[in-house]
Amino acid sequence: MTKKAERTTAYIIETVAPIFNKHGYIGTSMSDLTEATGLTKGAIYGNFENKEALALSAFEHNRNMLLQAIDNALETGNEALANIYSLLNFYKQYDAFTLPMGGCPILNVGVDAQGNNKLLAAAVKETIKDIEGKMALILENGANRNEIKLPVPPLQFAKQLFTMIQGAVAMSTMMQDRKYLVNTITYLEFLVKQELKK
Amino acid sequence: MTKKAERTTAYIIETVAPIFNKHGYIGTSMSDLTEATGLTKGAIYGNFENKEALALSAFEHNRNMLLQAIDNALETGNEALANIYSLLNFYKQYDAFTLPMGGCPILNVGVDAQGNNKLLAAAVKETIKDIEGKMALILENGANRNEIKLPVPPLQFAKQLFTMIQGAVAMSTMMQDRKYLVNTITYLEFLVKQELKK
DNA sequence: AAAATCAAATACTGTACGGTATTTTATAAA
DNA sequence: TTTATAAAATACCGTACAGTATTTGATTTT
Repeated sequence: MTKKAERTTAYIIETVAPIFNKHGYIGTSMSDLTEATGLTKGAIYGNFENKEALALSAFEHNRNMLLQAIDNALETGNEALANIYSLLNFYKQYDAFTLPMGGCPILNVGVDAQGNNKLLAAAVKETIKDIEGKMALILENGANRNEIKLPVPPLQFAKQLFTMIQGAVAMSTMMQDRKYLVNTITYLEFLVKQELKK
Repeated sequence: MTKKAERTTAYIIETVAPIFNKHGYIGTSMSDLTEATGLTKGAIYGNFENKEALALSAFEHNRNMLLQAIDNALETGNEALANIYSLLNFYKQYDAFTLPMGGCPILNVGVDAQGNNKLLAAAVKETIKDIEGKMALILENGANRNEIKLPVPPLQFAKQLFTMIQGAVAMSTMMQDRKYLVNTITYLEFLVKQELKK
């Protein structure tokens, strides 16, 4: 059985992650967290060095959930094009997926941390690189297997595709309107087909 | 000559706007603002009701500068397509344009305020609608003059184009890499041509 | 079950926060 | 140039902040 402290640590992270994600690093106070967890400051500071370390763990938690979902999407079929479509389909419901974690962790933390916390900003940067790499790998393999043609190097295609996806995420977030997500991703499906199909 | 208070109010807004934009509403403290302006809290609270009113004025200031630049871009030529290209060209240097104001006010305030301030979030929403409307108008007029063909209604086209532009803004901000801006906008130039040219 | 260890609660720092009432200083009108 | 008025500085609220030393309580281990 897992030790008590480990379970408490996990419980704190899970409870705290959506709060940090929604209100930002500075916008989240320790008393917000004691209230949400039902624990005291003593308990939290016993499991985390300081607020920054807790915020980083919280982001990493959300990031892991996102990366897992992206991995799942990108591994649905055998063909590269099908996997890219699967990813786009995942992003069509991205608002529902990110709802329990308080919004898109990349966008929220990426923008919030930019002016307030170097550590978190760097963590977001790495996460984006990670996702771009995963997408590029699928594309590269697909090209090697002659399933698709690539108009530009795989990483560049991945970056531009992810940029447009993230634009849809940003707009649907700011406008609180999922149509931005659905309409843009739908158009991206058409675009990807046009660009990649042999 | 303008009254003293008017000049002070304007000076405060100009000085404070980039700070709010960079560090967010909660991330900006009144002492940050007294330090930056060289004024005291008495001076600031004499010209603004409270922190929220000041933050709103600061956002409106940045928004006005942005809307003015967009208007300029969209009114360069006589043809709709040329004006859209002009807008895309403006966004290619958007990082330099937004540097003195502490980053993109739409993205920064839009994401920051989402979880922290309803008033600011609503102001961003209106600004986006405003920009989309301006773009849609250019497109509609161009279509009416038979300069371009529109695959979808003008407002829908505008929304999707702005979504992709804003994606480039978000990614270049988070990655601190203007290549996202340049590469994506360059691709959008090609896309727009393909979609709109008769 | 007793002793030793670990986890969490309590109570408390000092500081920084947004905001305000009052005083001082600068500006403009007479 | 005196007088009225407007603007900014000062000094001060009460509260909330992140963080900590200590005490209490709960688990393990022997």
